[in-house]
Amino acid sequence: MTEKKRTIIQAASELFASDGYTATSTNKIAKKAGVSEGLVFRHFATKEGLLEVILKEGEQRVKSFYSDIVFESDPKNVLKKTINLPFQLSEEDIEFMKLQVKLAWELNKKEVVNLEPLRLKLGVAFKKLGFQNPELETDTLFYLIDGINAAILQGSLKDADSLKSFLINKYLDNTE
Amino acid sequence: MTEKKRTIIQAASELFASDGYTATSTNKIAKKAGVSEGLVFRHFATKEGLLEVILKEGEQRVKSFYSDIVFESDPKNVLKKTINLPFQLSEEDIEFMKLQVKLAWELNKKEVVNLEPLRLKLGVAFKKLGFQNPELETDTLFYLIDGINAAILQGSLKDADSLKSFLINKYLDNTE
Amino acid sequence: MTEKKRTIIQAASELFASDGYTATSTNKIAKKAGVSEGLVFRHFATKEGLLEVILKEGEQRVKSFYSDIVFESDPKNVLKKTINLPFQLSEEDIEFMKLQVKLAWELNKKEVVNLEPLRLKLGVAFKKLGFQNPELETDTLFYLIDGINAAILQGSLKDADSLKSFLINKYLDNTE
Amino acid sequence: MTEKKRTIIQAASELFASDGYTATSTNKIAKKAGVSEGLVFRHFATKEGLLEVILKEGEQRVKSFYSDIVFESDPKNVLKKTINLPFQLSEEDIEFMKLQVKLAWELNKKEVVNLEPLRLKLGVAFKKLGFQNPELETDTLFYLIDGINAAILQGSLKDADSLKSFLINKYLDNTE
DNA sequence: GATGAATGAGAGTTCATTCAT
DNA sequence: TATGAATGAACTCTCATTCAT
Repeated sequence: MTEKKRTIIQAASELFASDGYTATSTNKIAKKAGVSEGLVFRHFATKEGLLEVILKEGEQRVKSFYSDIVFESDPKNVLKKTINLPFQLSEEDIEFMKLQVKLAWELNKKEVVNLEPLRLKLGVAFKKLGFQNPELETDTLFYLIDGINAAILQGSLKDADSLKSFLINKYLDNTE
Repeated sequence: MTEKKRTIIQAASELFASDGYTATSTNKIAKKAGVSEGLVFRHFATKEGLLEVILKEGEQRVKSFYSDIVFESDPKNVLKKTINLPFQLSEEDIEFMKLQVKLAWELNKKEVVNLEPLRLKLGVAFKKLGFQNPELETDTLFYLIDGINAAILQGSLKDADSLKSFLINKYLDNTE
Repeated sequence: MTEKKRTIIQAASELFASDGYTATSTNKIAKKAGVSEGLVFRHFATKEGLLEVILKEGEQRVKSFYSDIVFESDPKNVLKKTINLPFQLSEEDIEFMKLQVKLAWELNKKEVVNLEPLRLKLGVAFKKLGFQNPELETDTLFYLIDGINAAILQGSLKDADSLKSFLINKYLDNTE
Repeated sequence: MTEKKRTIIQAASELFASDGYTATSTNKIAKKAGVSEGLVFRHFATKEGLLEVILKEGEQRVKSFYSDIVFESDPKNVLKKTINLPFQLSEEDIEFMKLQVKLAWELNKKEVVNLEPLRLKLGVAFKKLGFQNPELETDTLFYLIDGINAAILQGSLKDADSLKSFLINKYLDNTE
């Protein structure tokens, strides 16, 4: 991959994240990347082709967020790491996630990544820890984290640390 | 408001909900509404003007979803009604909410409606019911309901009833 | 049909005739017609749509060239009128035919108009006049006229009158 | 001339013949030839340069079609060979001629090759054979052959053999 | 000789918007 | 109120061509 190709992907990602896919013109992308507009099409054939490359790369990155949990064996740590998920995002991660979620809404895609493995893992963890209804606990935790995530991405979450401790306590304290 | 004006609003709402604001052309709106493109501008001046009317009307409607809770005095009912919120949405409500959330993401708006009154109400309820950390409980419930909402809007929530019962149990059982 | 729509058709016809379909840009057409480029697409949807309208109108006009012969009953007159065909073209007709032939070659179309009725008519005429092989005489006359036509369109035919008399003599003299 | 240069000429000829000069992009040519687009310009400087090479080579080849007749001394054979001209074209010849005619129409060129020598030859032959108006006979035969040629190139000539015999009879029978 | 990255101009087309009727 | 013709700017994409390697 040439340097300019990378620059285009970077510029497009930033613009898609801030303005959305449709509202971002290839002209704007090229200008931001400092290349000719033609080059965008030389490398990605269409604007949609560029989008797909970004989406594909994103999928990989999102997966890596979760992979640590899937290989965890201690059920308590599974819960802890899952709860930690939204709180440990770096500034750059947040920008990246914003892009993913924004595109998902714009393009009517449900989920960027198949979360079933993580779901199973959580189910097992809840069971091992003696929760009465592991499946519904899993769902609940998922939706909760999704909601927290959304708040973080929109910048409307304050006092993240308190919330994190609160949740870890809620889910783990009584089991220790 | 003339009949045609209503038709335009309706057509635009549906298109914005399915394709997004930017990706929907005034031409498509006019065709779907069965009116001339000129009429759209006669009534709303600009495409953005039309959007604002839709957004304003939406705000009213979203408020009505919550108003019932704000006037509830029994703390248990406050919790129960709050949890019920996402599960009682009709098909049409869902379509409407989808539009709201989709536009919020596309236009980088955090919240369509100021939820502070509801937040306060929930805080009081949690306190009355003896929860140790009412503020964080409120936040948590909010994020959870947000996450469930998102799942419902994206059509990825199955077995809603079990989840609802599970949550009502979780939040109310030990207090009864 | 609005006045501007006609102007566009006229401008496009002239440009297609001189430069060809592909080499003529919609921008050039609009400029020559003195209208905005957008209007071309408002009226004809695509450049190809504009072409089709021109082709369709052309078909009508070409038919009218031949219709006089089809309704002729005297076999000698049928021959005479057929031979006359290429020689009676006005300056404007020639421009028009040039467009038809040019587009036919560019677009790989064999014949703009179905000439079978004329073919039949000529066959009957040759038979009535005692020619030994009416079908092949018909074909031959057709190809000859086609060749003459091409020469006229390319401006390479000189002394048209002599050729016309010569041909009429050749085909009619010995039968009188 | 390197092998790749030949391939480019071949690919371009085929594409020009099927799609026309303007509608054929240098990108398509390079892809069909299996070479880089840059090489096209290394060898021919411009797209037009490539066209000229093809046209020049074509001229040579077209001349060769006629040269046999010009060196014929027997007037009957001159006529016979002239009539035979369009009927003896091989599949490949037809493809080649199609290119020539198509380009001639697209580029507004009248004749690819100077046919005056052939014209003179035919005039002499007609005179020797006692035709009353050799010049006009020559013109007529030329236009006829042109028309037949066009039909062959467009694939609309059927029963070529009958037509050929018919014409040879028409022009030579009464002289033997 | 040959490639492939890169460009700027221009292609066809869609857009939100205006205006006369 | 409502239409439909008309526009100019912007859109995605293709073009012939250049140049470093």
